[in-house]
Amino acid sequence: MNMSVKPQVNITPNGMDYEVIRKVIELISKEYQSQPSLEAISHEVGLEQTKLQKLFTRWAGLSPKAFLQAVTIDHAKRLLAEENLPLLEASYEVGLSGPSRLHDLFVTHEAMSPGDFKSGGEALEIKYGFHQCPFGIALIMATDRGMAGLAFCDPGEEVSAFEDMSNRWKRARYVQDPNATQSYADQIFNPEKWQSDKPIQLVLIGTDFQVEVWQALLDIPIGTATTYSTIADKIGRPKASRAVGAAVGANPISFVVPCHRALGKSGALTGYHWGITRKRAMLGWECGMLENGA
DNA sequence: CGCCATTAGTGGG
DNA sequence: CCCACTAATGGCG
Repeated sequence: MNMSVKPQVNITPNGMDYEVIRKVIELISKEYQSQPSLEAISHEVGLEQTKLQKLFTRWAGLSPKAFLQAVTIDHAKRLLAEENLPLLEASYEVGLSGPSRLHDLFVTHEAMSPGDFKSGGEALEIKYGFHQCPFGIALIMATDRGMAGLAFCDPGEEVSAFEDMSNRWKRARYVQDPNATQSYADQIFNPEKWQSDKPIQLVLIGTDFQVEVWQALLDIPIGTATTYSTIADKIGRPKASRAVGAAVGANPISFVVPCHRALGKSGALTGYHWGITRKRAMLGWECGMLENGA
């Protein structure tokens, strides 16, 4: 499909910070069972404890210690327990200033079925770029109608991440153009830039069923989670939880379409295309977004 | 009782 | 045929 891929990762001014944050988030998410101390972590990344403490808190919204808490099984179960509380929705519907849904990423979307996509005749042009972010390297793919894909990988895995993504839309023409995708990266991973008046435009390319599932994912507020079976209920196919799992797994715009907020009924994280560790990290990170909210 | 491992039923791709 | 599910079941502390 793609002959010569020459991945170029942008180096942002904060590149070094990103790298440290990424390492710490990954370390805690991976080793949370052994409760690593701040001392151990700072030794691992070669940064003085107090500096690390400050840097991490600035980026993740909560201290390393709190992050460690947020990443446990108990926390995941608590997210599910909260899903039944009717708290938020009612007030949104009527436009009241209810409990804040500050710090959520706003998106608008349109759907495109694989059929539409094909019948367009000429191949769709997809621009892509690699960008550093707290969860590793983000591969962003966009058409002129909006963002179509977001994948993650670790340094050195850029090519296989690109292949994974580009295999989903084989007929598209791919052009590496980090400048075109940079603004998405800036907005997505910087919560202070999440504003309802500047939503991110998404193009959902999938079957009807998949698009329905992805839309349901978009309804899950940040800092909360739901189960595959709850989503199945919601889209009117109560026995299709397994199929829902497959559709969630096929979500091409990870993180922005928050597939990491879908858990097994037991609270187990069950799976993530880009690694369970990353899923756990995202849930922990989102917990931090709520801290400085309201 | 709680915590696995196994199994059968399941709907969509 | 494959699967990022789940409820039911049985074994084992």
